[in-house]
Amino acid sequence: MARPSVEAERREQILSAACEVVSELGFKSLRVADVAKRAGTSTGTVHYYFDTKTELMRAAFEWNFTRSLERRRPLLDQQPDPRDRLRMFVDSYLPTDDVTVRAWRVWAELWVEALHDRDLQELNDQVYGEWRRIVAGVVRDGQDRGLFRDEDPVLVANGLIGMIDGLALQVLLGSRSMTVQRMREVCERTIRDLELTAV
Amino acid sequence: MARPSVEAERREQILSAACEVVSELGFKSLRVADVAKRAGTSTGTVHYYFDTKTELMRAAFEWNFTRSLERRRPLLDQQPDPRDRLRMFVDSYLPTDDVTVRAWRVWAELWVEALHDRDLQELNDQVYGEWRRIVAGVVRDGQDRGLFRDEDPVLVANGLIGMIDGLALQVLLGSRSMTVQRMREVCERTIRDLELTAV
Amino acid sequence: MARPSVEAERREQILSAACEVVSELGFKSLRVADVAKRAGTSTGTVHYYFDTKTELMRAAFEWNFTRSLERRRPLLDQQPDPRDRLRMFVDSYLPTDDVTVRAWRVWAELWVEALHDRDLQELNDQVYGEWRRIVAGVVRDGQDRGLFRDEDPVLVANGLIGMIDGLALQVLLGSRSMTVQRMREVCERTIRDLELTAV
Amino acid sequence: MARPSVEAERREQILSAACEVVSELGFKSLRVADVAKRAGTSTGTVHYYFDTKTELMRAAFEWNFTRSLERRRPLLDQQPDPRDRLRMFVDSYLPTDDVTVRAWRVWAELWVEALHDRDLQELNDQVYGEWRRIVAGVVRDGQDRGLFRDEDPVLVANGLIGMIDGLALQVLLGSRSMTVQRMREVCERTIRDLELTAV
DNA sequence: GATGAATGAGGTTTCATTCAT
DNA sequence: CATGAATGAAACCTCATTCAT
Repeated sequence: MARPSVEAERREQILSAACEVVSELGFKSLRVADVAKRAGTSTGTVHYYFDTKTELMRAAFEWNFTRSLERRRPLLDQQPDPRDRLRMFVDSYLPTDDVTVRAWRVWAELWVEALHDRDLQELNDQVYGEWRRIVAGVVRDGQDRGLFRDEDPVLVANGLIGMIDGLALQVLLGSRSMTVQRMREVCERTIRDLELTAV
Repeated sequence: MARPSVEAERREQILSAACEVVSELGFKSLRVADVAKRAGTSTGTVHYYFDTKTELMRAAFEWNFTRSLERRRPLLDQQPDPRDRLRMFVDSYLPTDDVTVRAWRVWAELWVEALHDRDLQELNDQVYGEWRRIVAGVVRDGQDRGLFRDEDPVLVANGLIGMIDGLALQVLLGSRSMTVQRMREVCERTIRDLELTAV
Repeated sequence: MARPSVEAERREQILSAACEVVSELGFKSLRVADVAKRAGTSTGTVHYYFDTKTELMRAAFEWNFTRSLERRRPLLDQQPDPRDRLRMFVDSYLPTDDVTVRAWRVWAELWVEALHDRDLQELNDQVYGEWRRIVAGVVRDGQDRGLFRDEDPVLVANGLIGMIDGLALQVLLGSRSMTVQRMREVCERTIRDLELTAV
Repeated sequence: MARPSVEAERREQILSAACEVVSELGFKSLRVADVAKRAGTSTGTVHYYFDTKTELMRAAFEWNFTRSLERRRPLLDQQPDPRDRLRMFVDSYLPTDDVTVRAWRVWAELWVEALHDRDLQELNDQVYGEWRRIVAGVVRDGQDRGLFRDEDPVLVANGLIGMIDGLALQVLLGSRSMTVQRMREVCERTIRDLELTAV
């Protein structure tokens, strides 16, 4: 008899394990056996849920993104002031805690894998669309309330998101010059730049 | 008779081939045999110059960076006005031509490989130090001449470089929303923001 | 309540499916899951009826033979003239219709599997004994009635059966030179050779 | 530096090993590792010469046929009398010695594999064409010299070859009723049938 | 009786690396 | 200096079989 909940749970177990392993070893070095061990099962079981390693990785990337967004959604809803909302959003992407670092590392692996994989490019594009829409929305909201400078919200969103990606990468790479603290400052400077200082 | 230049030439040939292959297939899929074929030699010869695949890749990454910088140095020296110099520099990183795209792709591969490799992190940090120094220098120069707003040049440089990296990545990924043209606009907006508009 | 007929039916279903799959994919490529799907059940059920794949195949081979013989028995009984009976018998082995082709293909798979399996050799030998007896019987009957030349009926039967096997194989292999039509001619020539032409 | 003879030798070594293993274990059970061990090398080396297992087997089947024909060619040339030539040819196919038995077993594996492989069907057809031509040629020669009955040589050849295949198969299967001795008798009867008994 | 999720042993194939020439 | 044949350690994936439900 089918126990759907069991199957769904097992699937998540494997995807979570896959993300952990990717984050630790990288896509290149990841072996299906590593994921299996981490998930507490066998390679056979992993292949029972995901036909190929490629399919497993695609699902893991998707799962990583979905979880990232789920974690942020409630945060955004709680901030009525667009300035707080923007800061909260940017702040949540600073690679401080383990969960965020792991998500970033998985994301970085996706980027490079996507350079040679049309399907992953599609996934990346969807996700960035979502993010751009969120950030641009916040900016527009702030402008409507007279809190942000009047600039093209899409350009601002693109610039901000790009900056976050690039800086996070350097932080992840353990750069001595680009620490989380520095990253926070750079982002803060950019946001402040956007704000209209009340006279 | 052994001519040292022959060895040096052959080395470059192999490194160039390695970068081409990395750019096309990615680090993960690159085989020593691919590099050998591209360089017009045999795997044996590749291993004659580079003991291991890891060593080969490290050298290739270094070579990729050196060439990148060499290509830009003369450009920078030709622009006396810091505003032009900054624009020129940023412009040269737009992934328009094949050479620049290839360099970016190799660079992206380095990032992700470095996530799990201390030595490559070191290399990355050196290179970013160099870039930060260049950009911050231009900013400082502009400020000294009263052309740029008075902000911490290091913060500005970090923000700009981060943004370029993040945007370039999206362009390389063939994002429908982030094209080279859009990237240029976002960068231009940021630079203009830095400039003091003469009264 | 358990109805024995249900079990028997299910068994036949599985055996029939096994023969179909063997005929299509070959013993080598046959998977228990294929048989299950074809029979409209699960691998679990297949294993409920047959402990191992080997056992399943043995049963399938046996079933294939039994059905072959059952299909022919009534035909033989209807022909009083030994000449007609022989022709009818040979004719029924020409791989024309789908059922006969399928039976032949399963048979061919058995041959090769039996090369490395004593038990299957035993099965093959029983079956050939049966056939030899039938053919030799017809020949003897024909000789008794003065219709066939006086030759050792066993030698004749062996020759004829061997020829049918070898030719059928070539037809099954889609040989351009050995078609069903050609096979029929060769067999006819051999049978005619056996007949005493009335003066 | 390339040593062509070494490569060719190694190739033959592997093909010979492959045929031995196929003959012993069957295509289905053959593992590349078995062939490697038999050839005294590693699986890596086998794959250096043959990209895939399929390719290896195709080459082995071809090699098996070529060798079979080479072994017979000189025998045929030595017999001026068509009757002797036909007997010699048929005799050489009796599965008596190890070499002949091995060749037959490999051949049988080809048949069944070819049932599901268009390329192997092609190979089978070529080979049978060759044999049919040889046998039909001998028959025609015998008829021209007034030694054989006047029947369609192609029909005769097809019948004879089919019979040899079918009988050999039974002998290979260790049939208690069809031994090499019986097979010889059946063939002899058929040949004698073809001869015109001098008055 | 029937199911199908889970297992893990085993096979093919890849590929960095070595070394005799 | 250069080659490329040979190696063998891994890795992915398959699939017969089991067993809890």
